[in-house]
Amino acid sequence: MSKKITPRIYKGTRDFLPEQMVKRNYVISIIKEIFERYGFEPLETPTIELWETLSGKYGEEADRLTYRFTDRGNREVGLRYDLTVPLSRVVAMYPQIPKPFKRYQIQPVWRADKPQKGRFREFYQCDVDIVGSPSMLADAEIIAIIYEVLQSLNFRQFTIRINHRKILFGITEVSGAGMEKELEVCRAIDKMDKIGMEGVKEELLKREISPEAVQRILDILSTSGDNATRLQQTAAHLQASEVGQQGIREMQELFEYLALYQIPEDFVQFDLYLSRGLDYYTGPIYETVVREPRIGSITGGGRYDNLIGLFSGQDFPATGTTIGLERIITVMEELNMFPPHLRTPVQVLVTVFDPNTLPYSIAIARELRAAGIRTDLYTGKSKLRGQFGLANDKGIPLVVIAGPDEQQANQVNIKQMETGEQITVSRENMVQTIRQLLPKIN
RNA sequence: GUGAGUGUAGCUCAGUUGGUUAGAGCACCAGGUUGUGGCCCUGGGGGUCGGGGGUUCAAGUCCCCUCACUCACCCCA
Repeated sequence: MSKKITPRIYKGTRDFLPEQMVKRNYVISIIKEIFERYGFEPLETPTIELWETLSGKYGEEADRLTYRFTDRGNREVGLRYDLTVPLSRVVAMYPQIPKPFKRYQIQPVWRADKPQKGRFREFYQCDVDIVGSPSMLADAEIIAIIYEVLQSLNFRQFTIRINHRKILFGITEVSGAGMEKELEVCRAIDKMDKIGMEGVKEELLKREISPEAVQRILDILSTSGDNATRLQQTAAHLQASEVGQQGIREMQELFEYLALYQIPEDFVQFDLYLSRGLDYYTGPIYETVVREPRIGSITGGGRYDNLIGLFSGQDFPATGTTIGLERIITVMEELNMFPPHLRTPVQVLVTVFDPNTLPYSIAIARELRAAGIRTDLYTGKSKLRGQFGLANDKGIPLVVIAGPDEQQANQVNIKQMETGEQITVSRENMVQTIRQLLPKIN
């Protein structure tokens, strides 16, 4: 043997051991089922994209965080930073795809970020997008799906914050801050929940926006009441902005749809302080936050009507969201939201008593597998004691003992690991008995 | 990219003003138990004290450098 190297893993990446994979798969299966139930179709795209596909789509900050290198033929390539840009490329490359195109995509993305709590360099995103519909109905579908996914995962305390890029644009416009300052204005007011109204004021002044404009912005931001009321208050301030008014009309339409979807208002909030960093958003933007634990947003998205045009020469209206799998899992772990016993897919361990009874054990395992029961046949060297230990460590709920006595009588002994109860049944009744036991355990 | 903190067994950590052979719990392995896991008892394996240099009769402990990790900022899922 050569000298061993210390096993290490690249910063910000993780191995998912079986027990974690079982939990991840549980979450993914629920998300996927809902995506399909809402009429979305699956898509996957390559890990590596040409650099020209990725660059300049997200904004300066994101460009810096995109993994970039050259291949052996000196071609400039990169790892995908999100799933939205690859989708846009696909839509432009395959014009025959019928529109509106509703696709979902669950794949890892890479960001050359410094990792911290709930933040990784390689992580999964679950995206749903609708391409080819300019209607607020499409945005409503997206928000409805966010609501349904989180409800199904047993989230009960969350807020889907909704704002509109055109309204933010309008605020900058009527404030007199100067349109070149728009991004800075957004960035400052985005910090509201962190630094408060006074902090936002300071931020704005620091960015060389005139005190009069700052005051006007702060006036517009201070709204109160339910979503419709606050939307009206905002509308009153934006009379002078054509774009701002358009944003208001779209938001009103969106909230009308959300009412028809019967999404309770406690979960959806018109929030002027939401801005979102990516450059490509053009219409409604949304993200979901949870109060506990403090982890940032667990979903994020919005409308991007001009992005696909960068690839196709023809604009396609599009909207969609990312559901942040990693953060959802982090929250579910911290709040203990996973069902108990979610440890292994294996339902039954068939023990092997000794070489003489091995054929009997194999026959039993084959029979269980044929019946669709997830069955592990012990392949190690340990005696019964060790085999029970294995079932215990893995959390396998049932153990089938097929020793000489059982073989003699053409029976098996079934042990429920949690209670320790054991019963002997004939081979004909084995599958049926196990089928009855399993639901009680899981 | 900016700032702060932490590095001792696989994991969580203890280790006195610097003082002999560096400990505990959990985990792991074996036995107690040749047809039964968890609980219990006994035993065992496992450490370049992150790495390098310095001070000292003596360094896990003090100093310097370096690396790694963690947290926060920025930004984001």
